[in-house]
Amino acid sequence: MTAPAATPLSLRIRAAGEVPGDTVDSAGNLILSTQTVAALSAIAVPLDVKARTPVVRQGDEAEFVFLIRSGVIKAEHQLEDGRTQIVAFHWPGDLFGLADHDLYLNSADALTDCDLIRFSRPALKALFLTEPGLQGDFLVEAIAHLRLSQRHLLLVTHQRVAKRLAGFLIECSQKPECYDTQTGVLSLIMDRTDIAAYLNTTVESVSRMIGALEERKLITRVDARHVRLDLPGLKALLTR
Amino acid sequence: MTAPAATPLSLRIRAAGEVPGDTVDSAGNLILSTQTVAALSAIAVPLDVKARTPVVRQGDEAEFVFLIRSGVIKAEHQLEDGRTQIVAFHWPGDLFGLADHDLYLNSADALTDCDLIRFSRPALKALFLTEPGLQGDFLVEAIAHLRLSQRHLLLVTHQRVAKRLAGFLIECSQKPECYDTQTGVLSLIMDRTDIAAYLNTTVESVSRMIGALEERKLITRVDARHVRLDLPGLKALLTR
DNA sequence: CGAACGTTTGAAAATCGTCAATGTCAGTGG
DNA sequence: CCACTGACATTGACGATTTTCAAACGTTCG
Repeated sequence: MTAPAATPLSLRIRAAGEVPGDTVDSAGNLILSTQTVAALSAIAVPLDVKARTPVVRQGDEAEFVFLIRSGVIKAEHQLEDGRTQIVAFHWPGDLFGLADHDLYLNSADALTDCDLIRFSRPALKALFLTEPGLQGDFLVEAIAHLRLSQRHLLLVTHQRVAKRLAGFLIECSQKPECYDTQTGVLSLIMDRTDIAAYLNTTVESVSRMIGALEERKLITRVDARHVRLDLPGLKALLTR
Repeated sequence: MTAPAATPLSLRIRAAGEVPGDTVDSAGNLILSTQTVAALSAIAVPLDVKARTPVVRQGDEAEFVFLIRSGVIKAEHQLEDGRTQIVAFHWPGDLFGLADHDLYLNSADALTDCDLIRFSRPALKALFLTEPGLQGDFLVEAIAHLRLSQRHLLLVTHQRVAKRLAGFLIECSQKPECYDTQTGVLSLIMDRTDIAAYLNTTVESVSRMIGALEERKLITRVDARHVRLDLPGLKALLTR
């Protein structure tokens, strides 16, 4: 679960979604020049957080940007009306810490033990002046996030909870961290409440829908946190 | 059919949302250096489109990025299952033309007559090499769009259509292009179908909800496309 | 063991989508 | 000038999915 880190700091910035050829490696990570990595490393501070602990609070002064080396982070936004919407799950290689007016826009909590790296925003800004190439990398990242965000929107706007859930399971199955391609078993890192908050529904509906999908033989429950997926079946459900 | 262009090209790039002081002017537009504007102008091509005409099609090769000088654009995404979700309305100063794998991710249609400027993507990329500052401006823009996108998500995930509609009206009231602060009258430039597609509901529900809001005296219909808003009341509804 | 938490299940109410019909308005052509 | 047409908007009735409220069930952990 922890990064091997052959070099003192291996910075894997995942370009969520896909980008044209020459900016990412085979694993979908940005290719950073040696000097860029060196410059970034100089201002990088490793930070380990345990599962179920907050990393940043919505509304706090945004001092840092975070990069995930291992673990999963949930980003949630509290509305004025008391609702809490999960805006994204962040995976290894993701950057997080979106800010507006120098305040964090969302709260971020560790779902699992996490191995993070944090960069001071001012220091990053300064780096941009001396390392122009770095800006481009962050631009690619920002646009990738934009696509991800849109994908989440499209997921959440499916009218039937069944479709939203199917889409969510498919999404998770694309994360090597929690899907075993061999057995077809998906490990759910988050609890029902989090799934509900991400899919914009209720715990009860999530629970019922899991049951419904199981009856339709699209998934098989191993236990509450482990399900075997019929990916083709789920994808068919989604496009129907 | 051609741009009026008082100056050869006045490039207003709106930093959607808000950004810290020194990168935007009082109107919320990015401050571009003279040489940046000159460089951009060199590759800028004015383009005028009439209301209700397509600008780009989802899936087409993404050759350009567009900047809106005047008019309103709707960006919509066709799902495999036939659903069409409006992903954003773009206003003057906005950039649009999000791409993935060099293909447009969404279709864009002009809602009103539009005065656009288009930049060739390869030319832009080339510019980034010679004008490092420009990349930063686009980074700011991308992040601003990210915030906007999240706001749309939060809007759409309100459970009650009433709340979504209220949020939408408030959002529109922040566009000087369609809200008259003096009279409090909002001009809806999009039809009910588009509003429904943006709010993830149906034409009928939108229509009914407008009626419901009117009964609750939160809005007054002048005609189908013009409503007087009780902004405080609408905001109260949203946070309840 | 018991408490706390997460998950599941049940039953009832409510919102919303669907289908269908009607209404309104602008533009067209006789 | 008026009927006609088509696009858009509204209204009604119905059914269905989903939320809500409650309670039971299982696990984990002190």
